[in-house]
Amino acid sequence: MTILRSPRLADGTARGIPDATVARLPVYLRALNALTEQGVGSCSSIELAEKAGVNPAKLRKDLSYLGSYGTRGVGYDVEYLRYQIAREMGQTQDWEVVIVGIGNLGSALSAYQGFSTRGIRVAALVDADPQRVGSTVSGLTVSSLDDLDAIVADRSISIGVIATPGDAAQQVADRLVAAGVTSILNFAPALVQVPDGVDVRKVDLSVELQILAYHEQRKTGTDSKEPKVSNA
Amino acid sequence: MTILRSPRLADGTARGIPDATVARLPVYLRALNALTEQGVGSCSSIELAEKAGVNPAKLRKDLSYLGSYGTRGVGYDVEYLRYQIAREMGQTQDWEVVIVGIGNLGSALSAYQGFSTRGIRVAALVDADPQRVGSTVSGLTVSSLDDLDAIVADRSISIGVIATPGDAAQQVADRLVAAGVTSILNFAPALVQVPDGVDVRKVDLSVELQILAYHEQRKTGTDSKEPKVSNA
DNA sequence: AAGAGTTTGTGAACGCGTTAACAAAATCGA
DNA sequence: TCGATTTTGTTAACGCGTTCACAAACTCTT
Ligand SMILES: NC(=O)c1ccc[n+]([C@@H]2O[C@H](COP(=O)([O-])OP(=O)(O)OC[C@H]3O[C@@H](n4cnc5c(N)ncnc54)[C@H](O)[C@@H]3O)[C@@H](O)[C@H]2O)c1
Ligand SMILES: NC(=O)c1ccc[n+]([C@@H]2O[C@H](COP(=O)([O-])OP(=O)(O)OC[C@H]3O[C@@H](n4cnc5c(N)ncnc54)[C@H](O)[C@@H]3O)[C@@H](O)[C@H]2O)c1
Repeated sequence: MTILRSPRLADGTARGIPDATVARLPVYLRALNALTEQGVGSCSSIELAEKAGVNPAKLRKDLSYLGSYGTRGVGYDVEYLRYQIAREMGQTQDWEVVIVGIGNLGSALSAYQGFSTRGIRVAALVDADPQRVGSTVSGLTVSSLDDLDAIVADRSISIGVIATPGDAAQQVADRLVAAGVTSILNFAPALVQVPDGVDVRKVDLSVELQILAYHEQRKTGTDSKEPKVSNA
Repeated sequence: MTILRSPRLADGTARGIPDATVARLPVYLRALNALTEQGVGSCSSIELAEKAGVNPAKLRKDLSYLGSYGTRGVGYDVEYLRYQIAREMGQTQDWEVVIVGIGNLGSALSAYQGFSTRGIRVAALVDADPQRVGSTVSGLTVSSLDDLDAIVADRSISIGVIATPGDAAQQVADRLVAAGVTSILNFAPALVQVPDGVDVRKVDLSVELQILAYHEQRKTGTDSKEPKVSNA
C-alpha cells in the first residue's frame, strides 16, 4: 500500500498535515484557550511554544502547514489562531461518540466533563450485560449492543470507543464498523482489524506504565545519567 | 542538551534501546503470553509480528537490540524470548505504583486487574478530599496527600500516577517528586515540570479523540481515499 | 556429506520529524 | 523615509525510525 500525502492542493490550500503535527494541534489549542482565559490577546511563537511544551521552531513549522496566520515582527493573534486551528481540527462542530463497554473505564469516560470543550460529545452508551442495559450512567441510558445500528444511524455517529474486555474487542469493532462508525478509539489490550477507510487508535495504559518501569530499572541498575521526558 | 544513547557497553551487553522499540516490547510480551496460553512453543518472526501487528523486519530489528535470542532457520522459543523481554523490561519484579486523585479515572485505574500480569501493582491511593480519605476503593484505603512521603518511603514506590484535575497536577507532581517518585504518568490535561532524573509520560484522552475527529473531518470533507491506522 | 530450504540478524537506503539558521516582512523611532 | 529591531515562515541539515534485502546460520532430506 502506497501512502502518499498530497502536500498541496491545486487551490494552494495546505493539505495533508503530518501526523505528528495533527497530534500537537490540540495541545496548541489548549494553550491558546488558557491564554484567552488570562486575557492575553496576542503572543509570540516562543511564548506559545513554552506553554505547549515544545520547541518554538517546531511550533512555527506546525502552524506553517495550516497557513500563514501570524504577523512577522509581531506574533500571533490568540483568538484568530485558535479559530484557525479549531477549524482545521474540525472543532467548529461537535463530534458525537458512542462508548461501548460501560464498566469501570467506560463509566469514567462517560462522566468526564472535559470532552465537551474539545468538541467531543458522548452521545450514547452501549453494553452487552443485560444488568447494565437500561441503567443510567452520567445522565445517559445504557443501551443494548443490539441497538447499536439504530443509535449510530440516528445520530450519525462516526466515532466509537471500545472499553470492553480484550476478548470482546474485535467483535465490538466489527459491530461498530457494520453500524457505520469509521473511527475507533480502543482501550482494550487487543489488536482490532478493520477494513480500509476506518481509523483505529489504541490506548494501552499498561504499556505506559511498563515503559516507565523500564526506565526505572535502568536508573537503579546503572548510575548513568540519562533522564528525560520519555513521552514523544 | 546532548542526548547520546550509549549503543553498546564494554561487556558487550546491548544497552540504550531506542524509545520506539521500548514502547513495542510490551506488545510483543502480550503476544508471547497469548501464544503460551495457546500452547505454542515456538514461532517465527512473521507469526509473532502478525500477532503484534507490526512489520516482521521491525520485530527482528527490535529484538536484535536485546541480543540474539532466536535460531536461524527455526524461529524463537516462545518461553525463552518472553523471559528475555520481560527481564529487559524489568518485569521480573513487580513495580509498585501510587495513584493520586481517586475520582472517576483514579478509581477505574485502581480497580483494573490487568496491571498485575504486566508487573504493575497499585500499592497506594491518595486523595486531597477529606471526604474520600479513609474510604476503601478496590480493597485499598485512600490516604491523605499529607501521608504521601511516608507511603512512598515505606514501600519504596518509584512510580506515581496523576489523576487529579489539571490545575492540581503541577502541585501533585512536586509532592510526588519530593517524596522520591522518579517516574510519573500524567492523565491531567496540563504540562508538569519536573527536575532532571524524573520521567514524565502524558496520556491525554481528549487529544486521542480530537485526532480521530480531524481524520473524520477530512474523510467527509473530501472524497480522497487516505485512510489508515493513524496511531503510531 | 552436501545441497536445498528456511529464517534470523543486520547493513544500507529511505522517509519522516526535528531543529537550527536565515531571509522576508512587519513595527518602531528618528 | 530609512535604518534598526523583532518575529514569522521556510529552507536545509540532521537524526531517528522503518523497511528492504541479503548473508549467515540453522535444519532437513537424500
Ligand atoms: N479500568 C482501567 O483502568 C483500565 C486500564 C487499562 C486498560 N483497561 C482496559 O479497558 C477495557 C475496559 O476496562 P474496565 O476496567 O472498564 O472493564 P470492566 O470489566 O469494568 O468493564 C467492561 C464492560 O464491558 C462490557 N462488555 C463485555 N463484553 C461486551 C461486549 N461484547 N459488548 C459490549 N459490552 C461488553 C461488560 O458488561 C462491562 O460492563 C478492558 O479491555 C481493559 O483491559 C482498563
Ligand atoms: N474521567 C475521564 O474519563 C478522563 C478523561 C480524560 C482526562 N481525564 C483527566 O484525568 C483527571 C482525573 O479525571 P477524573 O474524571 O477522575 O476527575 P474527578 O474530578 O472525578 O477526580 C479528581 C480527584 O482528584 C482529587 N484531587 C483534587 N485535587 C487534588 C490534589 N491536589 N491532590 C490529590 N487529589 C486531588 C479530587 O478529590 C478527586 O477525587 C483530570 O485531570 C481529567 O482531566 C479524565
